[in-house]
Amino acid sequence: MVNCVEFCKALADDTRQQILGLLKESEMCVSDIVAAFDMSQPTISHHLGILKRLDLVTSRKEGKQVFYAINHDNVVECCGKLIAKLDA
Amino acid sequence: MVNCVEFCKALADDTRQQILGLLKESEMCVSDIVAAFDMSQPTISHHLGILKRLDLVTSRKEGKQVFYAINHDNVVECCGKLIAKLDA
DNA sequence: TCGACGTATTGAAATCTATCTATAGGAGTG
DNA sequence: CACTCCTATAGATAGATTTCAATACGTCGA
Repeated sequence: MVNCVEFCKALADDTRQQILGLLKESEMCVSDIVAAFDMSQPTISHHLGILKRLDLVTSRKEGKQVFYAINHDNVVECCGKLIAKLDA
Repeated sequence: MVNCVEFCKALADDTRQQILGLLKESEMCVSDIVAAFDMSQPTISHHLGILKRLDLVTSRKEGKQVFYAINHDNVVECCGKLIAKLDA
């Protein structure tokens, strides 16, 4: 149910694409994601927020940590909508 | 040969997605594209320039006019690369 | 060659985005 | 309860992006 433009905006940033690339492998908590980048924790949280608002990732709380995982179904659906829009 | 982030940046704008939507139907010259939007000619040229730099559209000059067409092959290839990157 | 037409480029203004530091909030531990 | 750890939010700043008006450039017809 995601707008194609919003989808592309969410992916129009190298850090966010890299985050999704990491989450493709396995779910990760925020501090582990932060450790993978040379960037502050709030910045990573900001990017995660953008991905989450579009349901490209899901999150689950476990104690003090928050684990993020890629939402494969929605990512694939969005890509499909994009192709349909551009290539039908 | 297009970077996935650059590809998404190019699509991260409603006007550019609409332009591609128009060109999906048939090639068009700049003034016809301009007529389809409530936007100045230089602005449309700017967006066409962005799409062209990424080879998402091709252009051909015919007299005074320049016709733009969608580059289906590259669009499809970029979408494929994106899916591969996000969903492999 | 001159003028009109179609398109591209330039320069400026407004808005948006990515990033940081500082800090708030919630969860566990002593 | 006090303290620490993990994550999110707020506020500020620098840089990027979108847009426009003005103008330059190339092409055609008179």
